[in-house]
Amino acid sequence: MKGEDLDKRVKAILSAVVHNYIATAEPVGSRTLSKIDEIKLSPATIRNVMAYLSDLGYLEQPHKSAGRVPTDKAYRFYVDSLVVANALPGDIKRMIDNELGESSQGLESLLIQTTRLLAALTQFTGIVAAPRVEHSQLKMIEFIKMNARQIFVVLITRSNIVHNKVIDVSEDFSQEFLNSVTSHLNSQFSGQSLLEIRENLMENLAVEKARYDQLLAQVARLSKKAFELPEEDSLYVEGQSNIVKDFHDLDKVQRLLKALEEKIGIINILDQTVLASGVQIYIGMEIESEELQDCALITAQYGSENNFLGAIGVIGPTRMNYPRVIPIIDYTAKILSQALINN
Amino acid sequence: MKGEDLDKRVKAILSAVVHNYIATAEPVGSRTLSKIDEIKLSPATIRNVMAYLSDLGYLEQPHKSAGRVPTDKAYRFYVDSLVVANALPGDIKRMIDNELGESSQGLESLLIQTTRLLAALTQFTGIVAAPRVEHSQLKMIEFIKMNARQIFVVLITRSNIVHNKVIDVSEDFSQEFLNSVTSHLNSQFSGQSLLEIRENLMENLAVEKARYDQLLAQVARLSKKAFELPEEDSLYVEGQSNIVKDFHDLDKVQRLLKALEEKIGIINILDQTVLASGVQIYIGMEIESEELQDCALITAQYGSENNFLGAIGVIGPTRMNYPRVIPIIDYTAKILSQALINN
DNA sequence: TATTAGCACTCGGTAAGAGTGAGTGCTAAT
DNA sequence: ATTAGCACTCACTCTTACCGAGTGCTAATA
Repeated sequence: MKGEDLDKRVKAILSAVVHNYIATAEPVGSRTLSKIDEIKLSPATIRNVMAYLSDLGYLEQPHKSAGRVPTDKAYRFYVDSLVVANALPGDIKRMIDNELGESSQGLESLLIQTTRLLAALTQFTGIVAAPRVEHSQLKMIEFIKMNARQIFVVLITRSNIVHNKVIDVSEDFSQEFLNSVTSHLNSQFSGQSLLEIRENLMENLAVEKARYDQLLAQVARLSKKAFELPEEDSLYVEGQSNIVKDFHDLDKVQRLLKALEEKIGIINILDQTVLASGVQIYIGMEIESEELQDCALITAQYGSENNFLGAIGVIGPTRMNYPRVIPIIDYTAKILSQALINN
Repeated sequence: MKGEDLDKRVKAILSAVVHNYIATAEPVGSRTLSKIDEIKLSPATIRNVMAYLSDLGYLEQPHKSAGRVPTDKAYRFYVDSLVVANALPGDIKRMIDNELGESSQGLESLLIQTTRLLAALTQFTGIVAAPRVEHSQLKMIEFIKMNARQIFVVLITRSNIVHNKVIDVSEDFSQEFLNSVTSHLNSQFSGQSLLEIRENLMENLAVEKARYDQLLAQVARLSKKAFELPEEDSLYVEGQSNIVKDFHDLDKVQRLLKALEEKIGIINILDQTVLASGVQIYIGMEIESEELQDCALITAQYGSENNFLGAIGVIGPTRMNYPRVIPIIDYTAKILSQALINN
């Protein structure tokens, strides 16, 4: 973040290089630029400017006698200087509305559909991080007895997100008894975040360990298990096949696919996004991941104003069409948020 | 299935070609084969045999002056003539036991883990079809009221598979009322397959349409919705990045990734597998899918003896190491089945 | 009669060399 | 400050030549 103050003319040329490279994927030469109407300079002059930009680290040459290619720094400049993103075309808007607006489907299929939609609209790889549950507030919890050893737990949050899982127990509780436990838990913890609840339970468990009788100890353990959430936040990924179109190197393709399979690296980045507001853009080295070099990540949070749940985004090559993609992410996140609220 | 009766020597050579090609991925020439100990023939003789096998459609030449490459037909012969699959090495057995045996996790994460395991062990792409729910028998159903407009439905089958979803209702039912409905449904339908239940409900709905009063009509609709299952069976896919290692053609890689994304084609094949017993092998053109040519699919069903739930498998190139992969699929399916029963 | 040695032929793959053209940096003229 | 001119670079493409693994066929052989 040096923030060099570039001359207006220099900026224009830099932007033109980036713009051209995004469009053609070919190194941009001085001759090509001089033909652009806005730039009324000879190739020689442009060459001087380009040499200057190369010195500052905005441009690179694949080899000595080739045109210039933008560096991550150049893309960063380009993106930052995009005053307004393109307006989203009406038909794309309508597609998003239709896909996500209509039926009240379950959370999971809604998120999968969103991921697919992002991939289809941008022609890059779509990613969606499922809501992080630990900060959401409990609305109600319910136990359903499956058999003598297993209990099905349903957990509904304020934002109507449902989580469920099966827990194992050593005691054979009756459904009536379970009901009394849940009504107790509901009255005690409703409104608190799951994280808080877990901490409270842990405290109780520690403090009152000795005091409780056998049964109550069991109940405490049961409750604790019920609020133990899997830390593996889930990530939906769709449209991996699009990677092949943008990276012609088999090795690169494999590394990218692998990174997408591992998920954890990407989840970490998206976790940042959930806390930031609006559309976030990560370019090349800004993504702290060996494998995701040459990639850009455009993300946005979803949820309601005061309660952000997760993040959506796309991964593509750094030379993606930012003005086209940004509004798609932006709008999709908005509509997804709405769909979740209405849900 | 002509089932030509090949001479013993011819069979030996055919097997040797396939074996060699699987190992090296290079077209196999007569000289190479003559060096193999078991075959005590000169290159010239082998050439005659190979010409014969080419006529019968077992071998192909990439170009006139190259060695021979097995066709799908040759792989089919090779696989059929594998009397015993390799015994599964103890350490791999243990890996599978450890991964799937241990903790009682939820169904979904168990299946995902299985898919990953298959991909990791075989180094191909792992696929797992989730249990098909419509034929499984109901153990119990439960309604949980989320709010005035939504009800959370939990459906537990005999095999302890849990399905759940949110349904929308226009009436604001009380939880007590919902409880009475579920106890009615449970007593009436417990033990029947979900498909049967749905049909019964539809009949009732049609026949007694006029008779019921307003509230009962509502209940009927509610029940019907509860048993309306999403027909989109889910398919887990992991290890797509392995595709890149086996197919060096970018175009091919993209088509394969696309096919894996679409899922439906693969689900259809796995559906067949669920009904067949033991390990199934589909080679090249035997898979009715344009994109999956040059691929082989090795699958096995999982579930209990009389109640098969779904199928697992791997997708790789036709020139995969069948003797190594087959026992992995076989054993993994067994352990997964056990894990589900113990569950 | 089945097998093999010998031989001409095929053809993909690699390497070397030449020519092309888009592009550069530098210098001197405008 | 800008630009025209010029020598230079270097990836790419095309051509040519050659190598070698492999084939099919024929005639000799066990």
